[in-house]
Amino acid sequence: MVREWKQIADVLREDCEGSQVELRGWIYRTRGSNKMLFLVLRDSSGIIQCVGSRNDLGDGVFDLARSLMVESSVIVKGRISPDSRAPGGFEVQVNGMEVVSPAEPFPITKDQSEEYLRDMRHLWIRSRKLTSIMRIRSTLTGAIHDFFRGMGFHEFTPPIFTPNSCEGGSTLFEVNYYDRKIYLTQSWQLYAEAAVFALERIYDVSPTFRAERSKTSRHLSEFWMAEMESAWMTYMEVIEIAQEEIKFIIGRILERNPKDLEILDVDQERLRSYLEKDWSVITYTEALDILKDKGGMEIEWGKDLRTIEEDRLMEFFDAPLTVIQYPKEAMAFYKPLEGQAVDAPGPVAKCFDMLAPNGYGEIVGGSERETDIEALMGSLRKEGEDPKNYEWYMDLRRYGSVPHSGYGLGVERLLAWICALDNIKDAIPFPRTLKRTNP
RNA sequence: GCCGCAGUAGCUUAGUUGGAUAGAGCGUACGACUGUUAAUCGUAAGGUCAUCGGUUCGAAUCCGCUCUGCGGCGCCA
Repeated sequence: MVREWKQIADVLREDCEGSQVELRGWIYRTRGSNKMLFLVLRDSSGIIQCVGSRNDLGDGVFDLARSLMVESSVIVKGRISPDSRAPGGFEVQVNGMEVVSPAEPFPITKDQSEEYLRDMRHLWIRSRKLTSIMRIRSTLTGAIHDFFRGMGFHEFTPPIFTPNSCEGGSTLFEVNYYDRKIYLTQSWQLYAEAAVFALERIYDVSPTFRAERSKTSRHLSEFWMAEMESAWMTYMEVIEIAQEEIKFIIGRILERNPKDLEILDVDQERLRSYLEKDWSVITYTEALDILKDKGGMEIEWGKDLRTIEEDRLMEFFDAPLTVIQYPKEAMAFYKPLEGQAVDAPGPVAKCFDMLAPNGYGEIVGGSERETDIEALMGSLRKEGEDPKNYEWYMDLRRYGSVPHSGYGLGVERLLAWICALDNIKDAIPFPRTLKRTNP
């Protein structure tokens, strides 16, 4: 099917000069006088100024066009002409206009508060900022699929309703499931470990729900995780994949979304610099040393790193940093003991977190998975869980288990970091948080 | 779970040692204007100062409850 109209981005070009075009979109701005009218038209590809005079259009069309509210949908016909006074360098000399649907006064105007914009999210989503973010988000998730498929991984989709927890029961959303209790998934982990003995190398990009009572600019109740799990891989091998994956994503966004990055005022050179650097990997124990020697913070060995400590640590690194071998005690039950660690005063796990620079926090968390059934049972009991609830998971260790590792990447955290967003809530179209479920 | 902040026209807000008819900008309506850049100029409409209760001769202003939202910690991606 050939469309008879064009996208705005396709006519903002020298070779369109003088050509008669039809554009379809929404009124973005209106300005003008009694005889001269300037309408800025918006479509998904960009904006362009449309100019019309009363003389050329006639009273009927001119007055109709002049009465239009912002966000009215219109079909504009006209000739493309270069003009230094037009934003973007080109404008449309209008010679015909059809109103598809007039808009009521648009509630979002010049000054808006964060809160109001979130209430009006269904309309604010049309803004240049959010449109650019959503386009980059689309590139980002597409890049994840391309990256893993290119390496021979299979997409595996886990269930969203789950009977078990995995990251601790207190953060589960409970759902009434035919008068029984069931939960929204916190992680694909347990199911991925089942699938890995069939497909060996798998990945997914899927929604995750956590009822953490966190009210920060880095948390969502509903967010998307891009996870991978692979048989026969160690956690150190998986770290390299995580680094390559994120570099692949950044490269793809730089290649496909330069205009969107510009609209968001993102420093593209800074992004590009991440591609050339080697990203550091240090142990938890080394991290404590750095914090003590350079950061002036003394942390007792065995405590998990807190936000303030992670932020301080990242002041000494200019690319994502991977911290490995956290104390076993503080880790989830499925993360196994690292027997090879040399510098640690206590038992550590075969696990890692990747921290983003500039205070964006943990963007990846992963580990090797415990294969010893007795160790698993023990860790579960220690966390106060009943191993009976994990019977099928234990089966995975009874029938030909092999070493395997994986990680989860927070899609919104990564997007917020790449786009330098103030708040993670802008990294997802309709954020769900402790206090907000609307729109 | 702990700590903190905010709520005044559709939007952004001014206004607290308690004493106005609650003031403005944007938006909207009407009018002027043939090159505007979220144009400019004029006129107008638009408010039970989040709710409930208390103190007071008098409350947007002081106190308390509630509601709504926001941020920080902890936890996590």
